[in-house]
Amino acid sequence: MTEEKANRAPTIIDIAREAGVSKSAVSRALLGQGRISEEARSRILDAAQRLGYVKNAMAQGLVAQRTHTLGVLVRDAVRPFYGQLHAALQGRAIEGGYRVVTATGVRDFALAEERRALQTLLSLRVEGLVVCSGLLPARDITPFVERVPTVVAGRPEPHPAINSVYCDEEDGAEQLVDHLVSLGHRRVAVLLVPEALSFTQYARTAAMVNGLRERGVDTVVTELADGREAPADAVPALLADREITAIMCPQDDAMVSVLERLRRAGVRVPDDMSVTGFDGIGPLTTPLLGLTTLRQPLDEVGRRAIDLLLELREDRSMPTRHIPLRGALVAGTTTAPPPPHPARR
Amino acid sequence: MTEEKANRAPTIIDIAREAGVSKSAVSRALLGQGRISEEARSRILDAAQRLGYVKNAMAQGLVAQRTHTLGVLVRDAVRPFYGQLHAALQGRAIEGGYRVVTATGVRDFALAEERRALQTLLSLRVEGLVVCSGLLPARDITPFVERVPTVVAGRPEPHPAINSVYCDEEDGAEQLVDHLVSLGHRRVAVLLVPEALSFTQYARTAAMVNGLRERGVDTVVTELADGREAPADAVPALLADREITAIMCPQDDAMVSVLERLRRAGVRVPDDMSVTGFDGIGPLTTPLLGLTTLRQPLDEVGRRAIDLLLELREDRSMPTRHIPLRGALVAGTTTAPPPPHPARR
DNA sequence: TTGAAAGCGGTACCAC
DNA sequence: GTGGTACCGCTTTCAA
Repeated sequence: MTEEKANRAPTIIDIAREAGVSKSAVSRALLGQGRISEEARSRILDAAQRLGYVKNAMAQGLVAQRTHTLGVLVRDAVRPFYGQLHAALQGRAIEGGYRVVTATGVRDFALAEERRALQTLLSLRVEGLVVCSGLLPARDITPFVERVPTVVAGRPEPHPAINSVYCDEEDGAEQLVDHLVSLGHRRVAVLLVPEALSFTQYARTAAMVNGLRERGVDTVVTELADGREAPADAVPALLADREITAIMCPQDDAMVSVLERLRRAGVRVPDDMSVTGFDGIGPLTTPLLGLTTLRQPLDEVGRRAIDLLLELREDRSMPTRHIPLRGALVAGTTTAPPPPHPARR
Repeated sequence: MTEEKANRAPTIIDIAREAGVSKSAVSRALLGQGRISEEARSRILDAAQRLGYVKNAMAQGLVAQRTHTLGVLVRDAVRPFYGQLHAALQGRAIEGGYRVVTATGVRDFALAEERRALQTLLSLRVEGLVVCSGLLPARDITPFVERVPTVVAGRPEPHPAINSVYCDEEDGAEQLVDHLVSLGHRRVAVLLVPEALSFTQYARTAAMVNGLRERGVDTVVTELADGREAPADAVPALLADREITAIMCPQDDAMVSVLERLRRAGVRVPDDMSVTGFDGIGPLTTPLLGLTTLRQPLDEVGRRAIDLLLELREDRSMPTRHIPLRGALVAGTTTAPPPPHPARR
C-alpha cells in the first residue's frame, strides 16, 4: 500500500477512530469543555497530535455560527501607511482574542478588486470588519453594516451609518501652520490636492490654506494635477515667486519629490526654503532626511478601531461614532526661519 | 413588527423562498451551471440581489472541498519588503483565479503569532500556501507540505521538502562588489550580519566578503551586533582606518543609518566615502537619497512563487524546486571613485 | 428542468 | 462520562 502524496487533512472522525471513542468525545476534548474522563482526553489529544490535526474553520464556523475572526480590508499593501495601520489592527485584535484575515486590492483594477476583497471577507463571515481604503466608497459598505460591525480606519468617513477612526487632518494642518508661522514665515505656498483625487489629502491641504489665511499669512495655492511627478512639477513656478519662503506638501512622498526638485534647482533647504510634509510614518522618517511633518497616530487609530469594533459587537444599537485622533508635529531639519533676504536667493 | 438591528445574512433558502423555487435551483443559478430555465434563473438572481446575498464560503467550501483560496503568511506588514512581496503575490493569484487571504504575525510575540497565523490559514483549508517570513523555521512548515502545496517566498529555504523562490543573494553581492571594484576601490569595509541574527543578511554579506577577497580587494569585516543602532555604531572605527574608501551595508535601512552617522561625522558621500546597501524597494528608493543598492526582484519573486504553487497543485509529485532570481544593481549617488588621497579626509 | 435527499466536518443537545 | 443525532449552509447526485 503506497502512501498518498497529497493526503487529506484528518478529521475528528479520524481522531475518534484512532482513539477508540466517538466523535462527540473528540469534539469535547478538543474544545476543552463538557465532561470527559481525564484518560479519554489524553488519548484523544495524543491522537490529534499524532495525526497532525488542524481544525476545519469552515465546519466549526458553520455550526457554531461564530468564527472568532475579524476581517481587514487593506487598499494597498505596498504603502507604508496601510502596512503600519494593518499591523496596529492586527496587534490589537489578537489582544482581544480574535484572529485576523486580510484581503487587499491590487493596484491596477483597484476598485473592482476591493469590492471582490470585501466579498471575500464577508463570505468568510468575519465577525467584524475594518476597512482601510481611501478608495472604497461608503455606498459599497453600507449594505452590510447592519449585518456585520464595521469600522472605517485611517480616513474620515462622514457617512452617518459608518463608524470611523482617523487622524484629525484639520488639527494636523494647523499644527504645521503654527510651526511655520512661529518660525516667521509670511508667504507660504500650499500644494492643494483636488477633492476628486483624494478626499483625505484635499481635506488637509484645504485646512492648511484656511489656517494660513486665518493667521494672516500670504498664501499661494497651487492645485495639483494627477500623475506621479505632479507635486514636483509645481516647484519651478513657486521659485519664480521670490517672496515664498515655505512650501507645504500634502504628503511625505510628495514632499520628497519636491525636495529633490529643489535640490536640483540649487535651492537649499531649510536655509532658502522651508518644506513640510504629512504622514510621518515608514522609512522616510529617517533622521537622514529629517522631514518636518505631521505624524499620523496610526497605532492609536488601529487600536481604537478594533476597540470600537468590539464595543459594537456588544451593543449593536450603539450610535455611530466618528473618532478623530490628534497627530504629532515632527520638527525636522526641513524647516527653519525664513532667510533674512529671500529675494537674494 | 420592528426591524432587527443585527440581521443575519440571507441563505440560499431565503432566496429560494423569495423566488418560489427550491434551494437546489438557487444553487445552480448562482453557480451558473446545471440546467435551469432562463426565467427561473433571472427570478433567482433578482431575489439574491434584493436580499444582498453573499455566499457563505464556509458552507460552500465544506461541501465542495474547494476554497479557491490561497493563503499568504506575512511576517510583518510594516516592512516594505513584505508589503511589496505581498502585493506581488496578491496580483498574480488574482490572475490565476484565486482569492487570497493573508495572516500576519505581530512584532512582539513574533514566532508564536506566526505559528498561530499558519494555523489560521490551514484551518481555512487554503489550497496553497505562501510563506513570507525569515523567521518561521522549516520544521514548522514541513508537517503540512504534503497536505497543501507550499512555497516559501523571499528567503532561500534549502530544506529538501520545501519549495522556495528568492533573490539570489550571492549574485547580488557580487554585482555590488563588481560595481565598487570597477570604480577603483581597493580597501572596503563590509558590515557582516551574524548568521544567528538573519540568515539572509548573513548570506549576502558573507558573499560580499568572499567576492571582494576573490577580486583581491582589501576587506575589513565588521561583525554587527544586535540592536537598532548597531550598523551605525560600527562607523567610527571604520573612519579611523583612513584607507577604507567604501562601506558595504547589509540592507538599505542599515545603510541609511550609516549615511546619517557619516554625515554627522562630516564625511562626504560619495566624495570621501562610498556606501552600498541592499533591497532597493520602498520609499527609500527616492532619487533624493540616491542609494546605490541592489534591487531585489520582488515582483518577479511573487509571480514565480504563485506560478510554482499552481504548478504544484497540478502535479503533487513534482520534485522540490529552489528558484533564485537575479536582482538589479541600482547605481545611485552614494558611490563614486575613491578620493585621490583618501588619507587627506 | 426541477426538487428531495445525502453529506461535507464539526458542535451541542439528548438519552443512556 | 459517553455516544447518537440533528443541524449549520451549501453542492451534488438522483428520480421524478
